Amino acid sequence: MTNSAGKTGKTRIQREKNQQILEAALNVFSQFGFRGSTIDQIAKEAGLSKPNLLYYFPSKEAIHSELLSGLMDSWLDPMRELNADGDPKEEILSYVRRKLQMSRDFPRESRLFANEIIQGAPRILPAIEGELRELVAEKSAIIQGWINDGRIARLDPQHLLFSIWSLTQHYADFEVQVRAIMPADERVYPRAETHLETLFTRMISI
Amino acid sequence: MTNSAGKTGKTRIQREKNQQILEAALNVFSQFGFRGSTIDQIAKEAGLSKPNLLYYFPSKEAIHSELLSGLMDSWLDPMRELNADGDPKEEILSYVRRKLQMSRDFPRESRLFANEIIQGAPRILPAIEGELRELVAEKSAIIQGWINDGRIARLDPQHLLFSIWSLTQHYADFEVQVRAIMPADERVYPRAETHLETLFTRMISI
DNA sequence: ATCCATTTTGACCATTTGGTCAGGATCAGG
DNA sequence: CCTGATCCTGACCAAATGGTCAAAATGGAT
Repeated sequence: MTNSAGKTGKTRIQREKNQQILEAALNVFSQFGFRGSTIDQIAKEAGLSKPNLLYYFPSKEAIHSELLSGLMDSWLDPMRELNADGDPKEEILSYVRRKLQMSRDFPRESRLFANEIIQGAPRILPAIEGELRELVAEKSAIIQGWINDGRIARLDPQHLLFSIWSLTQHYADFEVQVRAIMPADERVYPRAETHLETLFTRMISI
Repeated sequence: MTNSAGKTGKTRIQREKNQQILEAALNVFSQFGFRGSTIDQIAKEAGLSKPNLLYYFPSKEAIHSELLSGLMDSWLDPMRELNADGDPKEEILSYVRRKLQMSRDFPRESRLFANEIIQGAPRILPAIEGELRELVAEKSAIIQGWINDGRIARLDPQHLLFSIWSLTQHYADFEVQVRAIMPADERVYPRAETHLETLFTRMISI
């Protein structure tokens, strides 16, 4: 995860501690949500005293918002790559694979977002209504174009995108449930990938 | 939502207040999670003083756990109805429709579960590893049977079930996001239903 | 080794939070 | 309309929480 934040600061110590704090905050916030998390908890997880942590960030709010905004960009990257000029099937399947990889490699980040959105997205609604909405409009148009050209089957482009998010993020957000149901030794992600490839292939094939 | 809880208690007032409290707690817990919610907040939402609320429930924990356990059963009902003797396609699509209806009619309940699971399911892991796991095993076997009989296309039954949960619950859990992206006047659920019918029809058709 | 900026800490504070309790208000049956 | 059971409240408490501050400790360039 490109942590655009946490790299700021001029001194060595500033960079290190900043990083530690954001890492710890990600652990805590992604599990308990903003209101359910405490500064003490984050400080402890980061190996700092509370006043020391507050030397680097002015408030709990500031840490959370730094995390979220630092994340917003890289979160949308997989969708940005969806290319109108590529092969429709390969474009869509690649997007699904990239998104599933993110769930596998950055589940905490996924849960941070999930928490935020379940709580009504108080801090990122503007970004959703702006940036994301626009991106969805753009990519939906591309997909609609493929449909009109008869290159993939008829479907609702917006809901197709929702489905991609839903299916891939599920493996991160509901990780505990998935693991509790699957046999303990089973490697979840390889099967998930095969499953989703099958699903979307059948969905878009003419 | 069958609120098996909240109907207990002998006096009229007990039944009423119990109901009010659980209703209010559902609002609060589903939005902020267990740790992010406060008794005061629930009491206020229920129109009671805090000590008065604590007259009916001994602790915050008790309210939460009553809500969750009261919900667990009705939450699994749609899956229980999946019947080995029915028509495979109709059985699966009916399940999807029932589940989507639940998202539409009981989004708070869905978010309550989502919150709980994201947080590592500390209070319901036993139920997941027991009841739910067993139910999944049973229904997976049915689906595998249909595959073996050549009545639906080859697929991973467990991941098919995950996909059904994921896709339907998404509309409740990420409601804010969906609404922020869709045109304001658009009726989300009718299109969602059509979309999911299409998706699962293509997925299972031979 | 010195010196200034950076970093860290303990002590502190106001508010919030989960929860208790004794006594007063209200209800429902006789 | 009396009475015991049920219900409700204000006052209270200890712990947790978000945050401040002055002073001590440390880092690093010279």
